[in-house]
Amino acid sequence: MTVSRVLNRRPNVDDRTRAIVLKTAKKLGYRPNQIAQSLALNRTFTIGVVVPEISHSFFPEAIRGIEEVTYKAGYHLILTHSAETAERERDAIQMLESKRVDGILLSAAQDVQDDTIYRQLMKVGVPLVFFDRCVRGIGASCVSIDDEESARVITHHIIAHGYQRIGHLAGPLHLSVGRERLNGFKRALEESGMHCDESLILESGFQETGGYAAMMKLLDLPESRRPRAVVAINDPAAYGAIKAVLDRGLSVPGDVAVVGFSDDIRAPLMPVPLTTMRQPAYELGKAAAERLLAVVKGSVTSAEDVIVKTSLVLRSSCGCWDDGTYNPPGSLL
Amino acid sequence: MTVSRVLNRRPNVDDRTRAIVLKTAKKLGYRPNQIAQSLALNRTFTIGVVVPEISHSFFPEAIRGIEEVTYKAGYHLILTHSAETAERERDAIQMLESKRVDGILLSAAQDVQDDTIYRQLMKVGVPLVFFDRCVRGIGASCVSIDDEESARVITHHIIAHGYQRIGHLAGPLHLSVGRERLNGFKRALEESGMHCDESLILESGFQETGGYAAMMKLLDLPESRRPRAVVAINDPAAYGAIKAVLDRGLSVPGDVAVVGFSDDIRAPLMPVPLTTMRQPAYELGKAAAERLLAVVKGSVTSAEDVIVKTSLVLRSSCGCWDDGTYNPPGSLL
DNA sequence: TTGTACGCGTTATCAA
DNA sequence: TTGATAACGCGTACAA
Repeated sequence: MTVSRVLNRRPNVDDRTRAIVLKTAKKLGYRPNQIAQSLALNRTFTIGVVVPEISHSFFPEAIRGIEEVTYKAGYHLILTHSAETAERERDAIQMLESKRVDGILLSAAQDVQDDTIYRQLMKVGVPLVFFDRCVRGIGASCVSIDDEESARVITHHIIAHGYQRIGHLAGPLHLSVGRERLNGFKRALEESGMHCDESLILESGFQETGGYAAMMKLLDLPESRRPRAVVAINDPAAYGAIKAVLDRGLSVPGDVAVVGFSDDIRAPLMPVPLTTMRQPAYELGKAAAERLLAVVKGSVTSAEDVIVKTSLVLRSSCGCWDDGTYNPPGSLL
Repeated sequence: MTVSRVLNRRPNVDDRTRAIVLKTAKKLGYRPNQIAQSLALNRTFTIGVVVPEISHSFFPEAIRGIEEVTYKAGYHLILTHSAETAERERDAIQMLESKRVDGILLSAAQDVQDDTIYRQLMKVGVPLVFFDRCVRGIGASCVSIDDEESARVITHHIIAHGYQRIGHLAGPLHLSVGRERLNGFKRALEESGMHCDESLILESGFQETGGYAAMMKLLDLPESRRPRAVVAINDPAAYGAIKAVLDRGLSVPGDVAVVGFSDDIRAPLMPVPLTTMRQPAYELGKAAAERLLAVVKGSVTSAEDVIVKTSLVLRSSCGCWDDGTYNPPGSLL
């Protein structure tokens, strides 16, 4: 017991005994057993993180932000990877629960269809904060960009340049990110009094291959109905789209302008540098971790959305270098 | 106790009691407490991973490989990030030890100077396997590419194209990766009967900024002594070098040829696509994880190096498209 | 200031 | 097949 007091720097220990304990501990190579601590304290000082795809460039950045915050607060990270499948995500969540993590940061997998697993977590009382890919309405906080507003801004940018027939490579519509960006896209069209041609909206998913396939379909349309510009759900999808356009022997932005979402590391290096909405992954990770730690510590109880600001990064894929200062009316960003 | 037997699928339980237990467990929303399990079993089914820099593209890929193997084996990952500093690496190792992970996979931070911390780990008996950035001679297995041989191969490739005055942007020489690639570089020169000009060998570190600074110094040399080709320690350093050359108004490979090491995601997208030795990060991660699990399970006791094969990826930065089939005498790769 | 008894949730061991 | 008891290593509460 006295040993415990010394190691936890409690005040009421005689300096002499303290010295003896420390010396013997060092001599024996003593290492506190955090497993036993956790069992006694019912806390693990560990945060579980679930990402859909760790090799996505956005997520490593976000994880770094998370790590930065949790490290300083004395917490550790258990990292899991759902490989975009609901099944592995479930596995991960259950393991994290078994390991009694103090909280979970989660970005939903692409093919997640129902939210019962999240609801269970909330019911059991495991602090849960979503980041980037959120599931709303279950009482968990969500840290992300303002997807609808951001999509609205970049679409307005495209519109302002005079493009007609604008298409959208949408994300999975059962995820908020997919729905909200679609909403922002549509709202921009409406606000500009433009017709929204539903045949130019295709679900592409988050990957390059999906973007390629969806863009190919759009290019199969007769030229009069083919989109003159495309807003992609994210950068990888935009890469696929660019590739599709080039593979058809067409040019970006000459024949089809393409814009993305993320500003991932490859965006400026594309054959046609990509115009995109920059999502500050690192800051988003930090904000998510801070939010979760607040919930863990009990200083925050209500669910609340934290919005991280995006910014429009202009490159050549939209063909609008000239109007870089344009902002849609009443932009929040 | 009977409950424990049921949940662990032990055979000697009456089917009737088993059913009752399972039903009640579900009704109560029972979740096994792995913390208590770990305390009792003295195993955590958790592997600690220490990487120097998670946003490096090589490491997320490697982590994915690690995750793939450990996930299937029922192990979890605690991920830590040393931010290339010895201090944070030490912290990470100690925390992992406190958390009683079953083993540690580690890639050494750039500024690690001594290996006492690793030796301690070995002495205490924590299974330890290095990957990519190894520390040898302390009895831990090491999974990496054959750095010396790989550097030799790519240098021979450069030499075969007829370049004279070849420089090297070296990694930290207190890390095996730095020393070995330098050795391979020198050996290729020797084997070709070329003089090794020490003034063309500069330590650049692993980052783009270091590569840029080192290359700038080389470009400050009078043109007659300036290197005609440069072998960089890795791709980011090569990116910096390319940028430096272009910033000086010179061309790659026209004035200076540049080759890298990694084949990271940006390599084909550079203003001058980068010739590089491909390091299969995913496979390397898998191999490292497999090796560690073997050590954990006790089926392997001796330290042994596992070599993952590299391959030469030819792009335009070396100016040698034509001789893609060239291989130095006696190449292992 | 120091030490004792107990509990955290699980498994191993041995007895019923 | 089932159950009782001890043990894992620590912290809390309280007594000495």
